[in-house]
Amino acid sequence: MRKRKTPYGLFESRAKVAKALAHPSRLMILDALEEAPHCVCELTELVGADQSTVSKHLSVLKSAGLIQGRREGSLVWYSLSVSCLKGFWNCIDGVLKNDVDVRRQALKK
Amino acid sequence: MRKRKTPYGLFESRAKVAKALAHPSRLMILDALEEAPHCVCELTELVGADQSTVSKHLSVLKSAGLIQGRREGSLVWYSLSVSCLKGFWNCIDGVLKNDVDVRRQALKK
DNA sequence: TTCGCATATGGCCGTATAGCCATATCGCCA
DNA sequence: TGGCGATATGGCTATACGGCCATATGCGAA
Repeated sequence: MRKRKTPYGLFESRAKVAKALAHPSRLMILDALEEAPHCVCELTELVGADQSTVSKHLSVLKSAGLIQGRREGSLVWYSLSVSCLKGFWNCIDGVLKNDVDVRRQALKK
Repeated sequence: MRKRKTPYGLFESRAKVAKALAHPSRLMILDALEEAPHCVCELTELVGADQSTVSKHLSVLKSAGLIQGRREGSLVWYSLSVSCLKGFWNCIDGVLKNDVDVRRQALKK
């Protein structure tokens, strides 16, 4: 096996981003932000959890570098910082769609 | 806020994929598999953890639909099932690079 | 079939995460 | 400045995850 060239630290950084993506509520938030910026109150209503919970989710997404917040009066408007999510999920969703078939094939062996 | 059209189940499926990506060792494994298929023994050496630990990591990746295993004799060769990871991380790594600057900007306000 | 290597699984423990409630902070406005 | 709505943070508990060891399973060779 060839010597690995990628430093371990990079995998840790990436893992942090992936962790931020690893929750349905946060993915729902990101999905909403694809459309337009939203304030915390809107996102709280969307997710349907406690406001403090949503605030923590946003904090996770922000510290992962995926979103940014901009205060305007008493509201904070969050928006996406990255453009690659949509394309990524398109690809992944395709894999998920094929998943049933793949498993069926795997069972045949 | 416009009514959400994406079903919650999809976010849960995506979250499962993201969870699978949310560990440096698993990312290291995926990175190695970009290059070529590898057997468990090779990946165990690469990761530097217990064989049982690596096997569990592989199981997580497999059930997320990201890799597939193919037994050949007593070895099992794992390979990627998806092609979108490389591009995704390219984009994300870019964000991570800018992260320092972004934070510096954020502090200025 | 029996042994031995490669891989998978079960069990256990320590740590991390999500959730809520309570409360602190921030900005506006009177 | 004091009060109020919006957002963030601290504290707590329950659950999930990662790690290892021990052990089970799969497969080829003798």
